[in-house]
Amino acid sequence: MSESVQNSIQEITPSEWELMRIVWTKGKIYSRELIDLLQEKRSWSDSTIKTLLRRLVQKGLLKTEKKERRFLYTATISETAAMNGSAEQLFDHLCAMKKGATLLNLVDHVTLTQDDIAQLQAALSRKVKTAPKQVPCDCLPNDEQC
Amino acid sequence: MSESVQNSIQEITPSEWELMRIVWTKGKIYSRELIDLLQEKRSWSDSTIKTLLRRLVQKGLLKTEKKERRFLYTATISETAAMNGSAEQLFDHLCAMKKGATLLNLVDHVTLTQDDIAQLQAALSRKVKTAPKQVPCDCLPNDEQC
DNA sequence: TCCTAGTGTGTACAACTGTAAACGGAGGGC
DNA sequence: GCCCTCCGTTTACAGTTGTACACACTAGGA
Repeated sequence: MSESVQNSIQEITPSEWELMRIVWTKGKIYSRELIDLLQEKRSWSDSTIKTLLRRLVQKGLLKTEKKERRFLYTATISETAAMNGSAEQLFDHLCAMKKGATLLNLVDHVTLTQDDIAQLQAALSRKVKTAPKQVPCDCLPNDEQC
Repeated sequence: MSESVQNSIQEITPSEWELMRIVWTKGKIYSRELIDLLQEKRSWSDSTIKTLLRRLVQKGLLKTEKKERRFLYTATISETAAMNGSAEQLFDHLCAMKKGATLLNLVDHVTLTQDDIAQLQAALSRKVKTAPKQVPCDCLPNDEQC
């Protein structure tokens, strides 16, 4: 079901997200088109974007396919996997006790569709059956609570 | 003049999270105690931790108070603010259309208490009244959808 | 055939991160 | 008074990220 992650994907930097999102949306794309699209949002030089592309290939997040003179770039992981992986990575840094509060803040601030909300509600109903009364803080090596 | 909190907090690196969590939990702490606590989880040298402390002070995430020979370190932002800020920063990188799915994945994977779930459910019920049918993708400069 | 425009590669360089050794000043024990 | 220990400061160094210039190669037009 939910595309959970095989524990920590490559770290994706903010600039890299911008390229990746375009690649994911287009599926396959030539560097030229990507550069043009990106330059409508960011004033990065061609060079900068080419460097970022190269690094993403090195990192294994993009792969290339030679078409005549040029390369077609495609992502090697799905957008969903990347999003879930990054979100989980972030949550790994948070105090276990306070993850709920952070989630609540996100729910308050993110724009959600009717359908998103319905799915979240369903998930919560399922989850409530086995949810604990409380979750201990895991910030310190001993069991001191915060 | 303090406290002009700009919309995004200082970036906190993974290593820095580890120190910050201890500081938040203890409120005020001497470097010695912090180092001892941290070394029960990470095998970092004293030096490494002292460097991280110094950088956190430079970044303005920690402040110091001189007590005799030593410094007491305290956080300048609340843990909640840091968590919410970081989570929001991450979500800023995601396709607007798919934020809901990412949230759903988190809800599925994070351990939540009964109370967390109740609060989330309340927030969702509130939100459903004004939620849109759909949220458009914002990955590309034109309105092409993914 | 030769130049040109388009695409990828090499190189650069400053800032930030992870990691840590070495140094310097001060208070406490001898 | 002297040295040791504790704690903060300096310095170091490799790897990553942001940003970009310059170069090399090739297909197609002049």
